[in-house]
Amino acid sequence: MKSMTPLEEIRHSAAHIMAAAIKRIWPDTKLDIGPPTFNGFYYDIDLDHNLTADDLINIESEMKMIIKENQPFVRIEVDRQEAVTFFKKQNQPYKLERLADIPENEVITYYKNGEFIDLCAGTHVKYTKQVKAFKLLSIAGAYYRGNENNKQLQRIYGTAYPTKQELNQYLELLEEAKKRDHRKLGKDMNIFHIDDSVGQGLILWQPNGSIIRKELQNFISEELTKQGYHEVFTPHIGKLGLYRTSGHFPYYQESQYPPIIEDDVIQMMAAENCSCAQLANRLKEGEIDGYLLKPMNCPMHIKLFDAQPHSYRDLPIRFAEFGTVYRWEQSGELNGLVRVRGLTQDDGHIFCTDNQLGNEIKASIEVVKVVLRTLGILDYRVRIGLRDPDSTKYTGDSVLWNKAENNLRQVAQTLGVDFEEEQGEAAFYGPKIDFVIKDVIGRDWQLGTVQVDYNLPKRFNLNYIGSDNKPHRPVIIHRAPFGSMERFVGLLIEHFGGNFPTWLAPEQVRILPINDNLQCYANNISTLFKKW
RNA sequence: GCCCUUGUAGCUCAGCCGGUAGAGCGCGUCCUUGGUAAGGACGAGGUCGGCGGUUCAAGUCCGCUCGAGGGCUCCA
Repeated sequence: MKSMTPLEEIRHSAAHIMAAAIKRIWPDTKLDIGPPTFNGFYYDIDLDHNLTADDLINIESEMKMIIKENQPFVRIEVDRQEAVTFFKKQNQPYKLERLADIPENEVITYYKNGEFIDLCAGTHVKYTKQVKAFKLLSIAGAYYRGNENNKQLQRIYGTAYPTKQELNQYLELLEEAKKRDHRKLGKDMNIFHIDDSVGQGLILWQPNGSIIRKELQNFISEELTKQGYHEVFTPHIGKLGLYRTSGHFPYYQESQYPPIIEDDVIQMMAAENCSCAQLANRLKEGEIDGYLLKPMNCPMHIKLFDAQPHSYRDLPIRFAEFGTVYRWEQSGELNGLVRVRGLTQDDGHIFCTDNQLGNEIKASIEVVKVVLRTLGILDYRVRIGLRDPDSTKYTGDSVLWNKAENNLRQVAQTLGVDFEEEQGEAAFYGPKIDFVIKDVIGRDWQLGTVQVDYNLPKRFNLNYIGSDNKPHRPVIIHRAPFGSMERFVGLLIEHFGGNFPTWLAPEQVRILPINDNLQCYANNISTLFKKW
């Protein structure tokens, strides 16, 4: 059993006290789990009564009672069968399921404070009075075991600190963070606008935001020219067939805007009294065609590559584009600039040979590091996203996947950066290295990314002619140092708290005439600055 | 999409137990002023997110709906 840090113990104990308080108020509450978190704690409960903010006040005062009672936390080892009987009698189905998860050879323990007994591995503070400073913060829905097919439980978030002073400091920090929120600053500084009548998650860039974005684009374009990229432009829509080949349609249909269907086809289907279900089916089967707002740029770049035959002497070929893509994100997930439905990637695709792969990955990662260093973003983590072996959402065979994953790992090891590997974080066509940073309230966001892809070259049957005069399959690297312009600018606003370095600042100079007689002179100076 | 919260002038907000809207900042005009969030006078600006219901009467109560915030799920 691994024990908790003193702070975790306080928070976890606070969670137990909260559960005990809730049981006092609603005795038939069914409990799930209540762990400490990075910023506090939560407890998931199943309760017929829908909790409201007012309930939190009541729960808090009951918690204060329990703390005042200064109950000891007592660890009790218990026989498995005994525990089963107990939780059955208590009508705690979630505890029974959690109990069943505990391996046979492990000791089962209760923790008891006052009348409240919880299945728990510990650890806790000694007495409830040691929880000196806590606050309940919010109520949220949370699916049991994080699976959306399961029942949604009610989760209460709270936080706790060793002292009142530290708690207040944290609460003030939250207030301060709100002031740096890119949605607030973005509005105050006229950086962007989201308009209901245009659509959720669709960004309108104000002139000030456009300056920032353009400066960033110029900056990265210079870097890419140095590295031998060719800039290209491709359209916003493409035929469904293209995305059938890539695998986007119909397999990722739920995260795309629906297809655009030609008017002739709509008329024809209407004449046949065709139902929506039939329409969907005929689209899926490819009996009728249409267009898709592009969810990714890669198929277009692949077609550019494939427009001519290539010799191994031509490789690597590097295409770059500020390509705008559209994705149907769930409405509850949209968030200012950082999670949107239309985003512009500083996208690029490198077509290279297996031998060139290592150097190209390295160079791609270097660009990401240059970007972060230039902007003073030093607090980031590096994540290697691997496929989830249990999931079916990935394309291609595991031999190619293993090859790609090994390649990425090897390069990462030569970079001198700390990285962690996470399963299930890969793209559907290949593994990736992501650069992840936090926003003002501590949420992780992926920015720059470098992805290795053996699968799309196969799906699109790409070839180059090798020195042996035979066709060979190239590898594709997908990479985006900023990730998306929207998200990057959003996090940049928070990173700088709105105080942009001069080269990015929308307003670099302001001329203040001290009286109206100097208006004309001020105008002249202003014109001079603009020319400059 | 689901849970909780929330929606009054450009912004921040007030508006009691239902009786047909208010402040500060901002904006406009004029006056004043050698200045760094200046002062004064006057003024414009709101079908209280939308639709429906209850009521003699709805910003206020109820239902539905749309948007936003915090989570959960998702994020090729």
